[in-house]
Amino acid sequence: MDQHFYTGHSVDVAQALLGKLLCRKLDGHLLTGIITETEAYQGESDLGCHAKSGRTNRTEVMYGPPGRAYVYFTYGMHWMLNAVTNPDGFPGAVLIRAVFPLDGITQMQTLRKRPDKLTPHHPEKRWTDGPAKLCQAFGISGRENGINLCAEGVNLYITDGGTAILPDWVENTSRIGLYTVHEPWKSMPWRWRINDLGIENLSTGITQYAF
DNA sequence: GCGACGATGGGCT
DNA sequence: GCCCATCGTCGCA
Repeated sequence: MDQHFYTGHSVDVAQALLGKLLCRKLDGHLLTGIITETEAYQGESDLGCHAKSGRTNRTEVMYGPPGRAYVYFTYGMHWMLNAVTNPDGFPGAVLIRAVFPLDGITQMQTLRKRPDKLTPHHPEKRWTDGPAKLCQAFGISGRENGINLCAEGVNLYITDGGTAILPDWVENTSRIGLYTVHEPWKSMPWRWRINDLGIENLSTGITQYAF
């Protein structure tokens, strides 16, 4: 997607990202997954957003141009991937919370910290169904913070993979994990995810539309 | 300096 | 459902 795609309000970009294809070039392999869950974080007034603390070393990327990757570290061990939104100078981002794995699944298995624990117990779609899981599976860490998702030749980017998402498949809820955030931000319905019916349809691979 | 805590995940009860 | 690993960041001395 081009930079214009990311220039809007996080709430709009978060919904637009559902069904898009997260792509990663790693060691000569192409890893891809359909984005199935997102959350919007918008501005300094949003007390769930890291930008509530203003411009700091950590939040700097969120204040920069849209279409950059904001990758941060949390819980002492996990990385999270966001796409920066809004015009240059206004902070906001969309957290990529889950993808449906498509290509490079064996590489994803290797990249997960405990690949031995993944098979045959867990179906592949469970390997990338959390924000920290997908960063592991796609080899994303602090090195990717700030990279331009829209630039030519980058090894991390998002495309329109041609996957159609029906309105019936989209669930809208409040954001996850904001335990100590005050209202109304704690309950702001800024999370979107593709439900089980939608995932089932993605699994059949017949949701592709013609360009 | 220091303490609290986190946009989580995995294991166990 | 509960517990906790593990450390960067922030707020408040």
